[in-house]
Formats: sequence, C-alpha cells, structure tokens
Amino acid sequence: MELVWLEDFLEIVAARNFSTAAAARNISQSAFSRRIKSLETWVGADLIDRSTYPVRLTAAGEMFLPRAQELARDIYRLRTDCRNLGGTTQAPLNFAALHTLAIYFFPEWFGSLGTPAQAQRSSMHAGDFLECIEQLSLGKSDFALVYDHPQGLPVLEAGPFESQKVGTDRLIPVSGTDAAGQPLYPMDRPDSDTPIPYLAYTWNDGYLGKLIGLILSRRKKPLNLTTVYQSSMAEGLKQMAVAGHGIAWVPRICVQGELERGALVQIGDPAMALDIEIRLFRRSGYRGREGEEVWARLADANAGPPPVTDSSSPLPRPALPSVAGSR
Amino acid sequence: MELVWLEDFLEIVAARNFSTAAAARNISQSAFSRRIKSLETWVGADLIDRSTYPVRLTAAGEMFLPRAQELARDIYRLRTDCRNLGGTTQAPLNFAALHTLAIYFFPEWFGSLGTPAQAQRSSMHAGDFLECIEQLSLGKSDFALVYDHPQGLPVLEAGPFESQKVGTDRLIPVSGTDAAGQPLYPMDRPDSDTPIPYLAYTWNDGYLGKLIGLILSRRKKPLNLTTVYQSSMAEGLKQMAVAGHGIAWVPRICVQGELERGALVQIGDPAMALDIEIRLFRRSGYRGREGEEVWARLADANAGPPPVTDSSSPLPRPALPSVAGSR
DNA sequence: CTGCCGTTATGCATAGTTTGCATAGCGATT
DNA sequence: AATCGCTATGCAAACTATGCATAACGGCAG
Repeated sequence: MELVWLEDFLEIVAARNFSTAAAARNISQSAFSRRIKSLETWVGADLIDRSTYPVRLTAAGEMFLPRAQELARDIYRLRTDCRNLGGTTQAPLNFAALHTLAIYFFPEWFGSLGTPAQAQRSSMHAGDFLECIEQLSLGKSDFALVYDHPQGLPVLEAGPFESQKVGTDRLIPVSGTDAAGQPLYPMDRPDSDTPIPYLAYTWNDGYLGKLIGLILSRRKKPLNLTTVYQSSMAEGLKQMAVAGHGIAWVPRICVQGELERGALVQIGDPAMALDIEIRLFRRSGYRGREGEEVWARLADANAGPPPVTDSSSPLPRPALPSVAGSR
Repeated sequence: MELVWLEDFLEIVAARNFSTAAAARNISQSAFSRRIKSLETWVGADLIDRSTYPVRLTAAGEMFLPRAQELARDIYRLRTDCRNLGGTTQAPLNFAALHTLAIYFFPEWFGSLGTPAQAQRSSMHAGDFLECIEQLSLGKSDFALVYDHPQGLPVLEAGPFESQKVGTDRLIPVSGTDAAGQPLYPMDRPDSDTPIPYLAYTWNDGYLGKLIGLILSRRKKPLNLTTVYQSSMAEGLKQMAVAGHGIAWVPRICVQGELERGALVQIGDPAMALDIEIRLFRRSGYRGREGEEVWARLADANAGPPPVTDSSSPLPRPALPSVAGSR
C-alpha cells in the first residue's frame, strides 16, 4: 500500500470524477484508474461506486475516507516531527505558494533572506489558494506564501496558523492594447450597454475573487461585466488579457514586464486597484530549526525584505528550488 | 512513502542488523539498504545510526518507532474493517500458520470445511510462531493456525484472542536410519557418555522448544544432547535428521512419509512423545462475515474435522491458496 | 432503437523503478 | 597491515507504472 494511493483516493472523493482527479494529481486518467484499482485490491473492497455519475463512495469507501484522511495526516505529522528532530541538512524547507508568487516573488525574496547555505535546500509546491491551505494544514509544507488583505476572508487567520508580512503588491485591472497602445476594453466606455468581457478567478481561488468584489463595490455605477473565461491562476488570466479576450484583475508583480512593453495597460482609476500584502504563514507551534531561523530573521526585519522590484533588477539569484511534483 | 518501508523499519529495529532483517523480509541486503535509505530520505532524517554495531536508533528513529507501529496497525485495521464492510467476494480469508501446518495440514483441512465456493479465496502466510502472533495481532491475518498444549506457554491465550481446536498431532523424536533400517542415534545407548547430536528449535519458535522441555523433564536420567543445528522450521530439522546429522522432535504430520519409507524412525519410548493440539486462533471481536461462517461451522462440529490422516488418503483437494510474499 | 457523448477500464509498448550481484568503502579486531 | 563483517553503491536485468489508443459502458437525444 502506498501513501500516493491514499492521496489519490482523497482527490477522487473531492473531484467525484476520475478524469478530473487524475488531472489534479498530474497523471493520466488511465494511470489514475489503475491506482484506485490497486488500492481497492489491497483493501479487499470496492471504495468507489462507478455505476453512477458522478461516482460516489461505497459503504466501505464511506468508512475509509475519514480514517484515510487521518492516516495521511498522521503520516505527514510523523514525518515532520522526525524531520525536526533529525539532522539539519536532512530537512529541506517546504513551501507552498500561489503560482504567481512562486514564479515572480519567491526566487528573489528567498535569496534575499541570506539564510545559511545548508538551509537553502527547499521545495516549492505551487498551487491555488485552497491547495496552499491544504499543504499547510496537512503538514506537507512548512510555509505558505499567499496574498492577504485586512478585508479579505480571514481563512488562514481563523485557523491554527501565524503569519508575517513579507512583501506588498497591488491588484490592478488590465486590458490588452490595440496598435496605438490604447486599451482594447477601457473600463469607462461611452457605450456602457455593451458588457466588457471579463476574465475571472475560479471559486477555488476565492481569495482574489473576494478582493475584486471589494473593489467593484466601491463603484457607484456598477460595471457591466460578463465572464468569458475562468482560471485559478493569474498567469492564465494575464495571457488571455494579452491575447485580447477581456480584462482581468491581476497582481502587478506578474504583469510588470507586459506593462512596460505595452502588451497590457492598466485601466480604470486608482480606486479600481487595491494594495495587498504578501504574507508567509506557518502552523502555530511549528518547531523546525531552519524554519525557525527564517521566521526569526523576518521578525527582526520587522517590515520584511526589500519591496517588490523590477524583475530586470540585477539582484543576486540563488538556484531555484526543485519544483514538487515534476516527474 | 510505502507501507513496506514501515515494515522494513520495524524489522530492522527487531533484528538490529541489515543483513538479518533483509533475510527476514526475503530481499537482498542491498535492496533492504536502499529501502531504509528511501524511508529516511522521505522522512528527511536519519532513523538508523549505522556507526555502531549492532545498529541503533537515532533520536528521530526513537520517535518514529512507536508511531510507525501504530500507523501500521491502523492501516491494517482500516483495511480489515473496510474489507468486512465490502463485498463478499472481495474479502479473502487470510491465514497465518506454522510452516508445517501450512504445508501438511491446512490444504486438506481447509478443503474439508466445505465452505461456500466464494469464500474459498484465501491467502496463507507461513511463518514461525512469533510471526503468526504478529500477523494476528497486527490484523494482517484473520486466523492463525498453530500447535498448542495445555502445558505450553499460553501466549495466545493470554492475549485478546479466542480459539477452537481443529485437529491433533503428536510431537515425536526421530532419527535418520542406517542401511539396515536401524536408527543412527538410538535414544538409549550403551555408551551414554557420547552426546547425541541434537537438532533444536530456535528461540523464536519458542513454542515447540518449550514442549520438548516438558518431554525431557519426564526422564529420570537426563539425555546427553548437544545442539548441532537450529532452525525455527520443523521441515528444516526433518531434512537434517534424514541426512543423518542428529535427532529432532518433530510433529508426526510432517514425517509421516519418511517414517513409512524408512528414511526416519521414531526413537525413544512413548513417554518421549507428546500429543499436541492444532488450534485456530482469531482476535476477539472479529467480525468478518466469511470468517464467521468458518468459525461457526467449527463450533458446530465441536470436535473439529476428521483427525490427521495419511497424506495418501484420497480426499478431494481444493486449489492451494496463493502463498503471501512470493515475488 | 440507433448514434453520439462522456465516462472508466484495459491492451500494449515504453519509461521508470526496484532488485540482486558484485564489490567498494568502512570500522573493528588481530 | 591484513582480515573480517558489516553497510552502501555501480550496473545490468527484472519488474512495475505509465501514457496512448481505444474498448466497454451507460445515459441521453433524436
């Protein structure tokens, strides 16, 4: 029996569909099907009822689920506890981060920490907001790097986590541009009866979506938006905006280059943008040695490391950490 | 992370030596070494301190051990519970049995039960006495088939188990024979100053060893035995006896053929033999459906199935169950 | 009833992992 | 320094897992 089978099972319970769960697990549907079959063979009972769509749990599966969740949690906690007791070089720092922050913020930020060489072994799990929460709460990651705002949903604040601010960013609306460099979709248009195509965040990146709701609530006259595309990743929305498919709110950090090149332009007045924080979360009671060093260094810096800078800035760059999940 | 790694770890804790643990796990020392390494890599800490001989646990290993034992137990119990809830044909009956009983007793006995066809999917883990206990208590096997005697160590009786007698056997001393069919090592010899080479059970098959102690205590004049070979398996001792290396006490069931062919002969007077029971154990509170059918059927039969018979008896034979652990 | 769609399961070839053999590396002992 | 008994590792072979292609299946629309 393998831990990945348990995780596969937990994924299909959430997805209720082999193909979707397989995609989430980054393997083919056929491999996923076989893994679930292997788990069921080992257990000696069917756990998934495939005679319905979406699939559902059998009675044995209903019993299996909570205990599998507990087992997975216990396994990772045991690992974390042993890792904390073990040698210093053995324990990499595991991060989970929003895709955007993993790509545009983490490398420079991590390098700027100046942590001892041996602590620089680390891994990154890039995912959406819910995945970051899961990574942290399951003990799969030591830290989660996410956007935050005082008026956002206090999802992590409400849990057994603590955080420090490590940077700032700005959520801005952008549009693709025409040949003259003008926005394809100005926010305030004369013919406001025509809806603006809107590139929205999906429900599982509920965080930025909520903040955009805050922004939109500032307007006296509501925007006429129609959602034409959804993604949990800002990078995906950015690419769609560059391609001219609509407008999107994205963190400035990931469109810095496009803004400079004129591929995208910020639209709307300053009230349509929102300053947001980049915060590093960890579980309360965390006891990892190197992680503690990182945390203490941040506390000493108080205001965190240098602010977000242009990516062409000649800062010394450490080797990128290995990305978890690559095969 | 794989369950077999946990089991490997538990084995090396017991063995305190890679080579011995590997042998117990039926893999090569090099493969075993890599598995332990894989476990340690996954955990992110060394669990075994190899700088001493025998190896010992690191601090992380000390933490890991009890929780790994608990995890393994929980995993198997979850599996058993789900299996019991699941479909009938999905749940094979898992047996653990002493090697001798697995080979010579189980096939006919199991066939004589006359259980419904769909319940005849089963697996067998053949092992020594301690392995049978472990299989049962960890929930890896539903039943354990072992020898028992009222004056033997009540190891299983003292635990959370219940049992039924399913057969009888006799523990007899045997010797190889010379060309004239006479024993190579008669038990009572004129020149009793010469020690008789003795083929003994190892400590981990402590059960038969204890019973032999009972037998030997009956003698007014102690036997002059010198241990020349040890094994936990009666079959191994038998082969050594046939080869003329000494005498051994073995269950009659496994030497029936050799006695008939004259390859072995029973030595000593009847006081040197001991009637023993074959009992089927299961955990108290067992709830498996097919297993319950087997159990109830035995209870009805009260005195159990037909006694041990000659292996040439033309009883109908069911297909042998798959032997666990073969690669 | 038939055809289409979207799902899961499986044959097959390939990629990747695990294994055992042989032996290197290591520390203790003589 | 040589030998012994242990664990770790290079390498080739054996085995397992995977993805592609597609079979099998059930639901739905015409």
